[in-house]
Amino acid sequence: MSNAKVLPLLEPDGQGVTPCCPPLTERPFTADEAETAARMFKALGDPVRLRLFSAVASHEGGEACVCDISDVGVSQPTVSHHLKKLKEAGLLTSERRGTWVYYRVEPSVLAAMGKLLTMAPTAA
Amino acid sequence: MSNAKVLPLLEPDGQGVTPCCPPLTERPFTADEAETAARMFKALGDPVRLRLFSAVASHEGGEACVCDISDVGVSQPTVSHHLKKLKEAGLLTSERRGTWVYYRVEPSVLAAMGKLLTMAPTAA
DNA sequence: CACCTGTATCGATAGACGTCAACATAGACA
DNA sequence: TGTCTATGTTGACGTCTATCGATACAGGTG
Repeated sequence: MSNAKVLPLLEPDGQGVTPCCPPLTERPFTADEAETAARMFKALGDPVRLRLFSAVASHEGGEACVCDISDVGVSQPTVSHHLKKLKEAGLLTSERRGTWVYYRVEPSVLAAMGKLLTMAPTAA
Repeated sequence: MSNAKVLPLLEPDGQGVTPCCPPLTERPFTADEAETAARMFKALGDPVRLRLFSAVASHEGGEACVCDISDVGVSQPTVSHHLKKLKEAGLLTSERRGTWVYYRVEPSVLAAMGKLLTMAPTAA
């Protein structure tokens, strides 16, 4: 339940985060960069996880209780399993507050992923 | 080798394309939206595919011959397999020119994926 | 035509993954 | 303490997938 090691794809640098990789269009990814970035994409590559992630991301305050988002057509253990995967991928963090566990999306992670898909500024 | 049915995630609309889904943060994805968008993320969720895609995307003109990008540490059949997957996901198109086959990235697809990861414009 | 190079397909195999039922754990409350 | 609800973990099962060697196909060149 701890968030000790999260955001494996971004390194905090004081006033923001440094993305793991350049835009996909800037230069060919190295093996390491690809390994790192692929983890993120892979985490979002399952429909159930994508729905869970979207549910959290679009929820008020960028966070949601599991009970608020678990209506995605699979069993409760499966929901828990997918939330764990999203957490391991650095896309979500979690925190227990009393009876409920809240998952939160890190906006900077979203932004970094968006930049990955940006066209390189080639004299636009 | 035909590109008859490509870009399953975007619908051409004359002067551009209409993305399949709203930004992840706008509202919870429906099951159908998640199914569609997850296919894209899944395609990029493999390190080898990500390297191939990045190699094509960053290559001059947004296109590259297989021979230019196949040095990613796996066998030739595996490269071919992954390129096919990327094509099926609508991320690449291919065209044979003489002896060689060229793969090309559709810029609009990249842009659409980027928008998926955009923060909803909440009175920014 | 025969031959060579570049790319795709086939068939097999090992490992990863999504899913569930059963069980475990954490906190609230009586 | 016991019980109830919310969530996580375990173990098993079937399916998907990444990978390879062998082979097929396409196009150029002689």
